[in-house]
Amino acid sequence: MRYDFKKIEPKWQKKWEDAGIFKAVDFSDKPKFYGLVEFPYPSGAGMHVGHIKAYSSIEVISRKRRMQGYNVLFPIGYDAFGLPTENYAIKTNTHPRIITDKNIEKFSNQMRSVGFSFDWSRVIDTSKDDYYKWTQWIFRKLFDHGLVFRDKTLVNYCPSCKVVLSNEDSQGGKCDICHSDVIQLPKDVWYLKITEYADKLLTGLDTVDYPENIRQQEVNWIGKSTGAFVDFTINGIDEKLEIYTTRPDTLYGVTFMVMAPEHPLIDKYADRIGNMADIEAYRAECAKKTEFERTQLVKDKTGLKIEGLEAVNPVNGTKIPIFIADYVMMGYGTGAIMAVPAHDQRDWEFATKFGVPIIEVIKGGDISKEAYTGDGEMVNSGVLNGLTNKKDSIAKMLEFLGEKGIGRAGVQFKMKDWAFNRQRYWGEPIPLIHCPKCGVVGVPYEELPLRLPDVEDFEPGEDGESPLAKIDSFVNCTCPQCGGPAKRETDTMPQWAGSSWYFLRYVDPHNDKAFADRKKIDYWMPVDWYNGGMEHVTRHLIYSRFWHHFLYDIGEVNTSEPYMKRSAQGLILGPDGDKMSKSKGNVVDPLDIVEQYGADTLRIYVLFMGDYASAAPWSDSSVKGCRRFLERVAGLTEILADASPASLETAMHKTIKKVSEDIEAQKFNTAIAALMTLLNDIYKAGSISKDDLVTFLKLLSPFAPHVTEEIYQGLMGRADDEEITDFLTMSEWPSYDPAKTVDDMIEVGVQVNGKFRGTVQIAREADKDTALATAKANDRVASFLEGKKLVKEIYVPGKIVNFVVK
RNA sequence: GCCGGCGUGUCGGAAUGGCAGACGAGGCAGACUCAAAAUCUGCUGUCCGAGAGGGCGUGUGGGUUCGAGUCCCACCGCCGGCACCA
Repeated sequence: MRYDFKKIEPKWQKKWEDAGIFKAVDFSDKPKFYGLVEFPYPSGAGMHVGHIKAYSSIEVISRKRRMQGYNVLFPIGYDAFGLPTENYAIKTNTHPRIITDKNIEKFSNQMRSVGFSFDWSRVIDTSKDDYYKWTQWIFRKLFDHGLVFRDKTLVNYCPSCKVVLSNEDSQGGKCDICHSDVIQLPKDVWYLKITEYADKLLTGLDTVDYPENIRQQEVNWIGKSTGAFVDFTINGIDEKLEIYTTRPDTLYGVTFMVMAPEHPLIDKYADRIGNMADIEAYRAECAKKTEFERTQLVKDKTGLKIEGLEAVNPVNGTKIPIFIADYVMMGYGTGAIMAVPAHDQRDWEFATKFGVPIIEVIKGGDISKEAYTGDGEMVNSGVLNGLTNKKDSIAKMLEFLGEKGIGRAGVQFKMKDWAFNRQRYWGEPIPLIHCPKCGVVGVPYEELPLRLPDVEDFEPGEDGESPLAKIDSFVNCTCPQCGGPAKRETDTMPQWAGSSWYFLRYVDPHNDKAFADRKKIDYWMPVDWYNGGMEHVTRHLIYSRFWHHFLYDIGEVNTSEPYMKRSAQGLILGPDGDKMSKSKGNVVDPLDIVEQYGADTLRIYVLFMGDYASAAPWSDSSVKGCRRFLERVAGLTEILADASPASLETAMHKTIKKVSEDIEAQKFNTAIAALMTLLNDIYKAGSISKDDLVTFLKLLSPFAPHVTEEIYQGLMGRADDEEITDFLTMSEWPSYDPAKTVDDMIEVGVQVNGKFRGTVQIAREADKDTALATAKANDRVASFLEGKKLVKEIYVPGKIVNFVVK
């Protein structure tokens, strides 16, 4: 058969779509499979080869599942709100709606041309009001349940994008969108209380099938620590200074305390502080630093002693100095610490620099050189003296603190609440109203969606105001509670809002009564397998798990965890081994590959290029190799025979087993390699039967659906204009006979003293004596045994013979 | 510093404790061709050897085992995440 991919790929794409074979059927009796990929942000650049790799895994699984008789939901949509579109809108003075629609059309055509088997009847667009109505609805539910609050604190702010960013959006001190340095500003911000779900997000990880690196990354991000809160007092004032510590057992070693520069007690007692001017100067110095700079200056500790305030250690009444220093953060724990220089390196450095005493409470190190953080016998520690392990001494101290009422066990999380408003136009309006009488009131549910109004000018204000603030007709409203004049919130939701629940909408995308019908949720959810990028592990993945846990708690969904299994594709690097980027000029456009080699070649290549989860550089010549493979597959029709040579039987069964298993384990590269090996075997054997060829095509079909369908329909003698009802794409997945995956005669390696000396052919069921005798009869083996004393003979059936000689 | 992952030919990468380097790419040689491309065939870890054959080989050093790329211990290096987190 001639392999004319330009003709056959669009042909089958159209026939499959016309036949509607990829439509998921609600409530079908078949077992369900919900396969999910991260829907794209429709950027102007179009699809990236990374998208192809990310989607190809679940694409192959979904196609295999259909062939295995599953009712498959494999949907796609567009995560369409976001800054890049808005910035482009400002630059070109075009409405973001127009840009978004154009980009979506481009993505849609591109994804279709690759032949992905999405259910196109369920496409969603997060920027359409029939979708964001429900994003706002969930937000209102969060608000009703006290998980939305407003707070004026130091926030991450990107001066270039002019928006407040969440912690997740400013990892490494860089803006997620434009990569400029993030600064800290005090601002009034809406927060979602994700910290209230920290523990559930952590323990939920034990109930799902995530790869270890993803699990660990989430665990690190949540950052749970267990320890204790202890109340110190301030000498002469009736004031508690609460600290958090993971080592309450070292309380007797506390020789000073440190407060974060922003700690409120400093202002409260400003009149008692002797060196307030110096302190103000130090605070101003700290405020100038970005969070990034502040956490980089690990070596040289800075700080200042607070004159006039003195703390009292509650366990022994010792009076100790209080410092302020920027190595203590206001955002973690209580913003103040007890310093134990003998057993904490940071405190040790600080104490050494500022001449504070260092008291050893755990024996075992040399505290004149550095802090000792290991285990050892407790000394100078009152009730703890003599204890030798950390666990016991912490337990004992907690008991002691409890009795005295000066401390209690507690936990802390690194994860912070989710700063949720953006001072931008192209996002979901936040459905809240500021009423001078009633305070903050939610927009009534029946008034949702709160539509994004048209504006002339998308440019955000210099004063950090959303473009929406300029539209009086939007801003001015009546309070739903008291009916008086009120003002709408003018900020919008962040990029991550729409994607935090989109997988639920696919289940029932056209519902205008609910975000999704509960029966359909019960039928389809949870997602069985979700593939996406590592970059979303501490962003989208954690946000969407949070929303889903919340929806579960209020009874809206059937499970607390949305995704049963998660996997992640490795990056495709440029041919030079660097990350693909426009500036380096090493970007490969997937559509160029479709144009030049065909979609089937592209699909095979992205899965064959290496281990699915690892990064691998693009190689044009390897792409050609995949194309050659498909050409050779098409050539099989030239060597058809009535029956396959007998030598192929085992090879066929082995390959069915290997491909079936490898797909499940995401070892797509070895699955394809097995098909290549079988192809080589077929050509070596010289001919193949029609039935065996169909089996081969079925195995290859999830990877290269177009060429296999074309060959199959040709074998069936179908004409181009004929209506097809038995697509190979929907045919039954081949099964294998385990007994036939092994040859009758097997080749067994023979070792002498663990070194390979030859191989022998023996029957698969041969017993040990036969195997050993056959091995000894081998000339080369015999030459190594000659004149030696046989000490031990080993036969591992079907694997190996080993003679140990002296 | 802590957590996770990984070190295998020229390259991408294969190997439930059992013939290291499957499969693909690249390279070399040959066939076809006026020629090139395409295609097909063979070879392709390394050292010694004319050859048969043999030695050495999976980051380094030890160990367990009849047998280790794979398991254990120590170290070195790379990648990713977290990070003055108390």
